[in-house]
Amino acid sequence: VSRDTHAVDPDVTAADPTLRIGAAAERAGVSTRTLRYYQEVGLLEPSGRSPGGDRRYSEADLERLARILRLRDVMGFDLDRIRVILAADDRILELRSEVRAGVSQTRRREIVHEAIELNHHQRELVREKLQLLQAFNDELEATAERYRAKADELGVTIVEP
Amino acid sequence: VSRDTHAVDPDVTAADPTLRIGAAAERAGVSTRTLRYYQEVGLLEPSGRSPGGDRRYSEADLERLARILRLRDVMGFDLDRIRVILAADDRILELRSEVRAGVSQTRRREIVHEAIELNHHQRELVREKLQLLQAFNDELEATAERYRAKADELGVTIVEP
DNA sequence: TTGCTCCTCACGTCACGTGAGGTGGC
DNA sequence: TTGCTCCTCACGTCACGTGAGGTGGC
Repeated sequence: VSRDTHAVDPDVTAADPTLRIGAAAERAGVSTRTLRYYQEVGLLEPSGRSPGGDRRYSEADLERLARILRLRDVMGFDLDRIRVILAADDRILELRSEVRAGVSQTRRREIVHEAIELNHHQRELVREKLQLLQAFNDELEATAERYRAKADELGVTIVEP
Repeated sequence: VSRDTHAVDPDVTAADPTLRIGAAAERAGVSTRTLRYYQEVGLLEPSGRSPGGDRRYSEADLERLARILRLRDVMGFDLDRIRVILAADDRILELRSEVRAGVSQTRRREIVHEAIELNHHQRELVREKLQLLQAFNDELEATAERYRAKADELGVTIVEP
């Protein structure tokens, strides 16, 4: 396998705004292994390769990656569920380009309707998660309150901000 | 290995309020394998065994399990981090029993102080997670708002409750 | 030549899932 | 005997981590 000619700048040349895997991984805060794995399982295909065979990640790729990581870390979804959600995202992009290409008023209404449904479904999932976290937080707050009362009773100066 | 005598009731007898692994797992919504694994890695030791060798889970065990599962599912912690938090919990219980056994006013103040610190640390972690989720939710809400505007523009009847 | 980043295997790990084969009382 | 739940191995899986061995341009 012949290699890349990263001539001027090691990461980005004036002609090529894409990132190599190392820079992309660093920007996203993951390992290069994670990026290769996401490609292996078909979650995130780098939009190109350099002549030398190096993966090239575009800004759009990085946005998709950020979305994957939020779904993974914040929502705690496994990659199969994330794949489903990304499919919905892709569907939205598809509808958007359909609209841009020019389409009937009726069709536009249908499209907006579908987009609203997809968005609504995702918000439901986030809302459920938020409620669980809120409940957990409330529990801890209640415990904190009990401690504060105890501290007050004992005349302890409360150090907490 | 000789086996258990689950004489009257398959799960709970009048004399023994503990649960066998199957019932405990069902109540907690996990598999029996998960319970055996948590024992294997030292996260949750069943408080007893029946003469036949069956694991016996008490109410206290189930509470500890529920705590583990919330830390796992809501906070997304791995078992090593959960182990650390449980150690703090155990420390609180220790302090509490120390107080119950009777202890000086000065010592009680120290104990309340330590308990407040442990609780504060846990609330910090939850607060971080909550902020991430809130940001994610806000993003989805903003998208929803854009869709609503589009729908309004197109004269689509909004179906969302 | 040395240092750097990239490449493709490929084995290791964590948190379990999933049988395999066997036991003990209704 | 059949059905049920339990037991202990033990191999499989998901989402990567971590070298192993090699390439290509400063």
